[in-house]
Amino acid sequence: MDIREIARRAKVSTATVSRAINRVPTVDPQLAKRVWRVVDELGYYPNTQARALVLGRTRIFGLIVSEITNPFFPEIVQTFEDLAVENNYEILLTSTVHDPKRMESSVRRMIERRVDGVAILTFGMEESLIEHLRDRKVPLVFVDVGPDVPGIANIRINYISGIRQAVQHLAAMRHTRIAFIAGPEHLKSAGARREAFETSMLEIGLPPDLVVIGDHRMEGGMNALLELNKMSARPTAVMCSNDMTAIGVLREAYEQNIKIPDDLSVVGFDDIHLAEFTIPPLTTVQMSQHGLAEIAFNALLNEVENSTSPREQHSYELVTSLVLRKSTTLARAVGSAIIPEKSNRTTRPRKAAESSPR
Amino acid sequence: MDIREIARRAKVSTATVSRAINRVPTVDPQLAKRVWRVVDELGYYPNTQARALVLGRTRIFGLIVSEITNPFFPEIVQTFEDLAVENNYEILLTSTVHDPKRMESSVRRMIERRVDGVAILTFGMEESLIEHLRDRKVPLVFVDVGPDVPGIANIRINYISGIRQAVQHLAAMRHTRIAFIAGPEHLKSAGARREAFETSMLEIGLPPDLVVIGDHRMEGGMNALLELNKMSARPTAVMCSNDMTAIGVLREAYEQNIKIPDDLSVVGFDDIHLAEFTIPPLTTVQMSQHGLAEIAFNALLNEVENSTSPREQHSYELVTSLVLRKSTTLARAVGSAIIPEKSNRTTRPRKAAESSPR
DNA sequence: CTTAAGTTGGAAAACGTTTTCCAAACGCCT
DNA sequence: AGGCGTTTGGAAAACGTTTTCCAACTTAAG
Repeated sequence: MDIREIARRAKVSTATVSRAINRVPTVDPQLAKRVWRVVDELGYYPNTQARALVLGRTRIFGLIVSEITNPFFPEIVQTFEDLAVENNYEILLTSTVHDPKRMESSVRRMIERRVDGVAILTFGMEESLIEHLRDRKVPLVFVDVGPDVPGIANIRINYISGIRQAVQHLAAMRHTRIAFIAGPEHLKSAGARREAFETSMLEIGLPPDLVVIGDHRMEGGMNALLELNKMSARPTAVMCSNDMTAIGVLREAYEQNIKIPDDLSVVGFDDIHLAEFTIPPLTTVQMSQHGLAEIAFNALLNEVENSTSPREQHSYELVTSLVLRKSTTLARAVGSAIIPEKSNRTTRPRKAAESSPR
Repeated sequence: MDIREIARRAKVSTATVSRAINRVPTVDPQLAKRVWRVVDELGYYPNTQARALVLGRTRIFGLIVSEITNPFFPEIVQTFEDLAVENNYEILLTSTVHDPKRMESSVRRMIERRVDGVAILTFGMEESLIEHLRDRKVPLVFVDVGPDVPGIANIRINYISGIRQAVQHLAAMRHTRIAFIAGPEHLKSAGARREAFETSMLEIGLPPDLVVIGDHRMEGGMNALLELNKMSARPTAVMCSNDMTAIGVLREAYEQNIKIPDDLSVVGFDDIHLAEFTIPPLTTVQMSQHGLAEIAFNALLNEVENSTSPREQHSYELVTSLVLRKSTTLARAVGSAIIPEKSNRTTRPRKAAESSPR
């Protein structure tokens, strides 16, 4: 069913139909009504491909995430979706699963489909791939740590604000041996979190030396706690680079019969929805997924709609802050740190996958 | 950058370029190589809109889910994505969040973008909306309980297989007061689970009378346990309509200081990835999300690619089965069912949202 | 050497829109 | 009534592909 079909039935030209549909004000109200009647009657929907072809705009935004199964992302996707519906856009979602091949194909797909802009929420993407997008003048927005080229919108996360709060909170509870379970090493965002932890610790005169590497997954959290447990001077509190890691810690603590928070205080990072429902409820640093998605979408939208204007702001900042729940408490008297009683374990933790999230 | 630009530079016609790119065998290898060189040099990507316009196929599949933030779905989306990449398709993802308006807009968007097929994983969709899709001959696949019209692929879930196993497992553990926390009432899939529970109970001669309504969310699970707790004859075991509900139960049990599994055995449904990491690890009925997505995608693909063939199979079945973890154990001696000791509670559970998941 | 068959590449139409001209129709002033 | 600006609607070009013809060339057979 064509626009021509509509034109024929309404006894006008296709130009008029197009104008009526797009609500151009100069068209005679009588005629417009006639057109709309036919449109509704036949259930006609304009072909967006044809429209995109002539307009040079697809009304599609690309969204590249690193791993849709990481509970951090669905919230973002949902908000992005909401905004898309509101503004008549579609989303082209790709998930890189940390695979260079998938990153490449993601970018290729974005270009092939001629998206109007791309939000990139994955890291370790080859510089050359990004160059590909830039060559084509596709508006880009990076979350967290994109390349620092002018002309690319960048949403910076203020990690220090929330992490400092967390560390101070722990210190106020008289913890002195505070460990950190980092994310995968190649991941810039994980690096930034770790740095924020280190500076926060130094600020209050504590040595940030208890650091083990996780993978931003539950599996990594489990293994990390095992490692922490082997240390001679065991920590009385542990900060995790993200909530999934913290959930892993909680889980392994249960196996080891380590009581949280009495034997060990734990704090997470991200404040995913789930964090409210862990056992015990997780004290964590909040980084609003909703806010993040909103900023990203609007940055893109702004770039597309008023690309004439001298693109004022190209750097946004999202602050983080501590939310207190029940996984932290006062440090015990010195010496009585982690004392496993009996083990709950019946199964070994799974080996962490080699590639690693966000 | 055009196909014409390529043609010019390679000193051939656009037809030849098109043929070279699409690997039509009749084109002279020499020429093809020449064309490819230019293509690679300029980084040319065909415009998919234009292609779709002439081909009448977009290579886009629609995927309508009810709520992307429900951990059940991301796994499905990921698998769908994987298959899409493999087959050179894109996914148009929409999330209805149980809102009729969003369902309508989902369908509209699918039609506007001229997707080649739609997988529907949401319920309570107006018959008329589906009719809309059918009118346009868009291949459809329903998961679980679609309308029973011939010509629409339907993936049926065999709930009884897994749920019967679960009930029998519980009974073997000497539980006799087994409760069920159902999903939202308007939801067909939830109804089917409940029915499966009831028949399984009757089969072994137990009355399926301890049923309370949840909402397939953690909040609903928490509230449901509260309700169960008020009963005079408290259950010693509870089955949940999905894992999120079970997680809520675990969480509320923690508040109430009810020991799982000693005071109460709980089993979930879905076997989301998280189920392995709850405290204690959740015994649950598995329904392979991977398998589900795979069947759905292939059904669509099959319909599109060989729509000539007399569409052999239009009904698929996915079986479910029990996976044992640590949230169930032997029933205690009669009379000592749930005995709250002291309460952990500091915060009230949030009021469940009024609309309800999956 | 001529002709028939087979290969290969090009010109142009088609896909379904939007938009730029243009021309017709209309109202208004003198 | 004639001229003039202003609405209003139509014809046609353009967007970037694929594909159908068809013509030109190559090869092989007679």
